[in-house]
Amino acid sequence: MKNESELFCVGKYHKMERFLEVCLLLLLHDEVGYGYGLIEKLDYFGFKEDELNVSTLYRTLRKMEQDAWVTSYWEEGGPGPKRRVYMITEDGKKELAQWVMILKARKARISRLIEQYEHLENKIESEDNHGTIQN
Amino acid sequence: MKNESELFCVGKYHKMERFLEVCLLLLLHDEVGYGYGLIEKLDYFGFKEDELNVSTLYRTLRKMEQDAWVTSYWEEGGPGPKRRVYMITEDGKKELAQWVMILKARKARISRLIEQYEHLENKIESEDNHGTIQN
DNA sequence: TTGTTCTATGTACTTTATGTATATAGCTTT
DNA sequence: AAAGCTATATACATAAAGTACATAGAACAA
Repeated sequence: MKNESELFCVGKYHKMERFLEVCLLLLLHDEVGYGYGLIEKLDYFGFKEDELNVSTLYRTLRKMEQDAWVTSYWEEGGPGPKRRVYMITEDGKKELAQWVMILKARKARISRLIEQYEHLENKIESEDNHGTIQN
Repeated sequence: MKNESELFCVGKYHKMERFLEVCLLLLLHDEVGYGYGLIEKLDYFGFKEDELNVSTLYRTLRKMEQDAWVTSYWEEGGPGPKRRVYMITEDGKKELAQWVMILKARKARISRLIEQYEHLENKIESEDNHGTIQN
């Protein structure tokens, strides 16, 4: 059993990054998947070709396997070269649950910033119009 | 004039990070501020003492000055040691506006992920209950 | 008036996450 | 057999952030 500080999403520092990992965990929770195939599915979460490069994806999957959030096996016999197919583990499912909580907090912070910015925009607008006559 | 690829929030890769910079730009848009003083205000955006270390803040402010998003002057005569006071520039205001757009997109992506996760949770729940009798 | 603490700013080193480029290898197609 | 596609993987470089430490003057207390 990990100690408490490690439990909360390994790495202690909840950066905005690592969104890719969370998306992958979610996709693999639904069904097994392999590298190239996952790229297409990631499109749903806003990862366009220009944003996600293949190397990053493969590296991330291998790292996730090292962390035991996923496991893999080789799938042969299908069309084309054999594929390394990934499955989520129980640890991976727990990790995903933690990440979702973090993302909820993150979303709240972003919302607050946007809200403040829009408040500021309105203030500037009304200052600009102060003393002038509208057409 | 910067070229177009640079214009859209210098750095081309809109990582989830750099949230600190955006918060600082927003705070400085409202009124001038100095390092130590800004720390307290950052609390509003969820930066707790354990998350934000002083070094990071000062480094970030200096970097932002290099990028010409803010300018600074020394304020002497007040109580305690002199302070470097930062002001936002017109470039900084433009940068902030761009960042707010990026954060809106980011928020939408996070929302989508959370939504999918909750959908999955419900599915698992109903599978668990399938064929069993509720008390 | 000397030493300690607090405020305030800053630099140096390290780690982590990610971008970029390139390598390999087998299947497919011509 | 050569060229191209699918699929996976590694090596090197950069960027963002964490960690530790350095400086310096003001305030305060002994």
